Amino acid sequence: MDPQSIRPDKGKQIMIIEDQDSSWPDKGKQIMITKDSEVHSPVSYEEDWDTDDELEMQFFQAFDDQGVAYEHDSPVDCFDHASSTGSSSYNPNKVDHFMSMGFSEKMVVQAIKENGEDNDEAILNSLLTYSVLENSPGEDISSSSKSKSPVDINEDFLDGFSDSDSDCGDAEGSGRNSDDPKEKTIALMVDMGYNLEDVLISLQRCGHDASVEELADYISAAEVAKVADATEFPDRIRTVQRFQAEKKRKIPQLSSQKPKKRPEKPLVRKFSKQMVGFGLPGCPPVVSHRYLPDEAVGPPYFYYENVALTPVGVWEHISRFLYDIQPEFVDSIHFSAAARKRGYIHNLPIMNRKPLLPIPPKTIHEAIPDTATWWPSWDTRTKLNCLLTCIGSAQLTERIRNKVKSGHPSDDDIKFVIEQCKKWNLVWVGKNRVAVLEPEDMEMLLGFPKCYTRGVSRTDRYKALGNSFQIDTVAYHLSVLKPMYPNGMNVLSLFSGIGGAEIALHKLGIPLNNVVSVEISSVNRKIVNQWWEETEQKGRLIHVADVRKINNSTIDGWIDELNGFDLVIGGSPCNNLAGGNRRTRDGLEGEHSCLFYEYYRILDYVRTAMKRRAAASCRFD
DNA sequence: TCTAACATGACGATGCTT
DNA sequence: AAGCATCGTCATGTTAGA
Repeated sequence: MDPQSIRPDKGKQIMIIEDQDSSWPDKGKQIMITKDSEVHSPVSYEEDWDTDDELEMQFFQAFDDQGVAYEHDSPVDCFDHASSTGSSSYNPNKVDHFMSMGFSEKMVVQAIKENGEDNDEAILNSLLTYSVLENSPGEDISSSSKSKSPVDINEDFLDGFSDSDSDCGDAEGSGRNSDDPKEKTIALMVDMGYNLEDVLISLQRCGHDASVEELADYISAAEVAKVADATEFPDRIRTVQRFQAEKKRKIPQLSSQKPKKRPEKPLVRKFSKQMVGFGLPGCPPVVSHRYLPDEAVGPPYFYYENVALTPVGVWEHISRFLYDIQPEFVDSIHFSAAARKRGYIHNLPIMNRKPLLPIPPKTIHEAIPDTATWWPSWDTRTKLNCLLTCIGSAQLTERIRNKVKSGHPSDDDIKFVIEQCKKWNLVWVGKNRVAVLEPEDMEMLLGFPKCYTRGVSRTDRYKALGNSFQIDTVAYHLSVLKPMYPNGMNVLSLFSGIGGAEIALHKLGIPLNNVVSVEISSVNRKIVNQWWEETEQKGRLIHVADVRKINNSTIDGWIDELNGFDLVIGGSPCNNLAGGNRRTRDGLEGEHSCLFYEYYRILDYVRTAMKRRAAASCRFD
């Protein structure tokens, strides 16, 4: 494929990753790399795809059925509870509410003091900011409002940053005072919900110096192995072998022409009618265990997203590239007042997920209360349809007004109005008057902070938001990372858009240590950049414009400089997959949607490179 | 007055659910 | 078999700024 033909703004020279031999910018700076460079194509791939045997995850099946006991928590019981002592001068319920989200009483009182008791959103934003500051040694909550240059802040932070996950015994909520790292690790993992016996066995197998992350992976792997019975296990081996063999075959296709069409497997899209994925907050899990091929187990974790309703065969194809992992199809209607049917392929643990708090409104009237006054009884909608990138026309709303202004619309008129309202997500904003959603409404429905996209054109806001994650949905899936990475994460965010992944992690209270954000739209990069500064992030943000310019040496450079990635996350363009596209719904080989292969290419190289690095490190030791 | 950015409105097919 | 939803594209018109 011709790289220049892929992007709509071809011809424009935007931001391109800098030359390979140039040094990485200093720690603590927000890096906007704008230097032009040559297109590194075709991308060279490693010849040897064999995984390192030493690093293959060893499964064991020594657990009995009581070995792992995961209970699904109620939505209210989110994260670690700090002891609730109440506050002398503020509403105890309010203080408890925010403490139940895992913030300390000191933080909560400070946040209420700064914002007043009534502004929950502002309080929450302050608390999240404090959480970031708290990860920066020497920072005092009370000084959070003082503006500090990004450079200073980040240098402070990175100087004090420990790259040892074993240090996470200091994590909030663990409540242990032992100085023994092993005991700290055990205590933390038990706090995380792991069975003590599992933790002890995993320590024995992984070594007493193993990090929490390694132990968690080991237990997850054991869990997989435990469930695999004698008849299914050979199938799993065959699946992995097939994938490895197929991978060797298919890679050359990426650097030449379009991948060859092969007969697809039978439908993998076994989503329930309700699209609840592996389970919803407050409900018993639909799926409590699943198989992951050895190659897909463990960090760096990955999370891939795209529209659920693709042309037939697309998800089967995507799944085959992403380690044969079955997609999890979820409609965000269960997290929000608006639908958003999406498929997610990831290798995250699926037990002990926690929803973001506060739980967002789930009906139109709760989400946009002003509309209730004007809502006619014959419009029975309680939920909105998917938030798209474009909006209904003013002519249409005027036409609707004319049809209903008499007060007694005919059945045909009602049918027309309902049809159009559903199609364009129109809401009643005045007497006999409908209107499109405001960008602020969309931000709220998608879980973004209010006015998050303010500052760019209205059209760009709709487009950016229509292309974004639903934060509560994604955060629910990512929430399992919170106890695993108390010291923060390094994130490779591909097709970042307006930073939905970053917002989700931030809202979960997971510090963002280093974020490489790859996004072609300068408008979107600007939005993420503004948020990064406004929330006083302590980590490093690296912007890259074009995902196709990232080659293996670029990735190696990041892995060396940033000490690897913990998460590779992104949703590749859906333009050629989405049902709304009447002209170029060409599937995964479409002009934009073919960038999925870039996600796969980069993810696979990151995982391979990090395994190689870990193996080298082991040999060195 | 010119240009670029922005806004508007017309344009069905596909595939799942009922 | 009918109903329904769908991270969209593009030509053209309008507006803002130099």
